[in-house]
Amino acid sequence: MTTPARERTRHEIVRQAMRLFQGRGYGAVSLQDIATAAGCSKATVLYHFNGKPAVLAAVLEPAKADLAELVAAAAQLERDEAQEYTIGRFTELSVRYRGVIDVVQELIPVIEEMPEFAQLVADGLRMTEFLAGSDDPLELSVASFAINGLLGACRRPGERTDDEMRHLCDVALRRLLRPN
Amino acid sequence: MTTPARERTRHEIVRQAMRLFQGRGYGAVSLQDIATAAGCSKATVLYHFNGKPAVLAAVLEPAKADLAELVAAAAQLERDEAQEYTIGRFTELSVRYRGVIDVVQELIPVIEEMPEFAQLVADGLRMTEFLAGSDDPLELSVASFAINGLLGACRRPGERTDDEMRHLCDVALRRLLRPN
DNA sequence: TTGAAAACTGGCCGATCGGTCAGGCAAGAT
DNA sequence: ATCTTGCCTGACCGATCGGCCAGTTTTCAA
Repeated sequence: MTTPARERTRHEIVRQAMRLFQGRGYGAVSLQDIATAAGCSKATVLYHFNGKPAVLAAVLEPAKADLAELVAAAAQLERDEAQEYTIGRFTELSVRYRGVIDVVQELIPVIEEMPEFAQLVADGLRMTEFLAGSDDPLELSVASFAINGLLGACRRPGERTDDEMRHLCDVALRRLLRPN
Repeated sequence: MTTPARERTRHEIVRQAMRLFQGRGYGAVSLQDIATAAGCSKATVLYHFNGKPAVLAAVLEPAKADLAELVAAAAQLERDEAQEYTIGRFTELSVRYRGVIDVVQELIPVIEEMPEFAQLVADGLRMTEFLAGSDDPLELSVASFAINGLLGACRRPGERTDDEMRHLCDVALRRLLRPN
């Protein structure tokens, strides 16, 4: 029992699209680039995905699901525990999805205009509130600052190992959000 | 004595280009967009500037000059004073050039490929070292983290006043780089 | 073995991109 | 009045973009 051709091709397209988006950014990658990298034709990409944004949605899907899970779990905790939980879990997800996150970074203005990503944007906002651990506007800004710093640190994947990434995220988030 | 037409047009093109780059990003803004906003034709833009990257260079020029000045001044200080000086001055420049910085954020991968921006990239690296205040790779990463966070905070110019920006940068940079 | 459904593709479309070029037009010098 | 110089433009170019469609190849159940 081998994987159906449908799933195999779809998966390869998503895999290559992620790799290319990560290296050059969504806008700078054409459907032809994705098709060539995936070993099929541009028409095949459009056969499996209803347009370029649909490819992006597929690339972002796993991270979006895990982020939703994070937010749902944090919502059931008290404020301090929610902050602590979010710091640790966000660090872990950042490492796991460092490539995907690099894509999101560049796309924040674009994504906010696409209704199919409304859930992702809303969850990102909720996570910011959990990270801030307070309603103070300054702390909310600092939390947003932290997210941006972390997104930037995910770039250039070859530059840092996963362990170094984890350590950096942990140190930076704690310094910013849990100052002594 | 009115400004010569040459300078007036050039200045307006740069002004509108900055505004558009800031809102939509370099790649998503066409020469036609800039020309329309500046009230001239696309050919006029290309008459004054030798291609689209030259427009970008003109937009980035003032910030590039001030960054070079910052680095030169910090280079003459002891390590601790250099870090302190860089924190304060970088905060100030971030507020002054928040629009320009927003443009740079998206362009880091692109700019590094353009030789005309080598100086800007090199100065940015030097500033990272001053911010880190140490040769420890972790602190260098934290400094880079801080810069990314700050660049992200410059986005959405209408969302924060200059004073709020200044305060946020100061708090965040100190928490990250001068932890107690 | 066969036939229908699924997977896939080459070729084409209109739009838009950055960039070029020949020439129009206003202004100051002669 | 004429000429030169600098500023500006419409028209056009080749390339490339996302997307579409008619038709071919592959797959697989009956």
